[in-house]
Amino acid sequence: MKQPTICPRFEKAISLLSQRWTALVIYQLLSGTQRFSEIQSAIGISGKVLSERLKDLEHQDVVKRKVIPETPVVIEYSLTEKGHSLEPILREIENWSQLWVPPVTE
Amino acid sequence: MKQPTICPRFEKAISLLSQRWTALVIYQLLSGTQRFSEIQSAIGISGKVLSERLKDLEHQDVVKRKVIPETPVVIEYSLTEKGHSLEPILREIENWSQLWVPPVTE
DNA sequence: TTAGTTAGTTACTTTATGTAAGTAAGTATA
DNA sequence: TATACTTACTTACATAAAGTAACTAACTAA
Repeated sequence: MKQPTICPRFEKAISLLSQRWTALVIYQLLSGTQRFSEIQSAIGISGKVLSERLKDLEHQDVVKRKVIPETPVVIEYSLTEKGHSLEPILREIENWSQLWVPPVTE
Repeated sequence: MKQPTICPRFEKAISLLSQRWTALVIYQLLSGTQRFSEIQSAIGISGKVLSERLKDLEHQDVVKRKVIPETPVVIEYSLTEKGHSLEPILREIENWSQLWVPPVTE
């Protein structure tokens, strides 16, 4: 069964944002350029999957990768213009979460 | 590695929305009450996963389920108030997709 | 020579999803 | 009476995605 009646551009956007970890990676980069290991420890993603996601996002022109040949090598990840354009969506989610997700009591 | 520094309520919201199919199911229900098979054919999801998602969403008070004892039985799914409160997020995504996702040429 | 750094990759396991067939409860048809 | 048809699922099995932990390249420092 494969006959969706939903707008394909919307679907594409959803398939980007609803891939596991992708939204969190972008959200994390909203606060500025970050390195591989920073993103990794901030959101608790495995190196394997983070590596995959960053490659995807680079290919989709959402994320920029910059190699700094220090020692040891440093790689900086940041958002492109397209990446930044996702901010309003993430802010809406942030806002919604404050209104509708019960605070965690631990 | 599990030491995220991201707001747990935001993370919860993301984990809801970035679960595969969930956003599409909610989006589909934004246009009104629908039956199992309508949702299924509109977004191209398998019966198995749709059934799982609708149960989850019911438990999270995002979706309402109403049994109509006709013959054969009809089950109507619709959004709760919490479900409707997600509309701005989905509209942002919709809007973004029109601006940033290239039109499909087929 | 051994240890330490960052940004990954590899092999293997567990979980999630897809596919297709089957089920319950009822009506209609032959 | 038996067979077929409906909706809304569930089940069994196969494939794809994600988690875990160990490993690598290239270089420095001890």
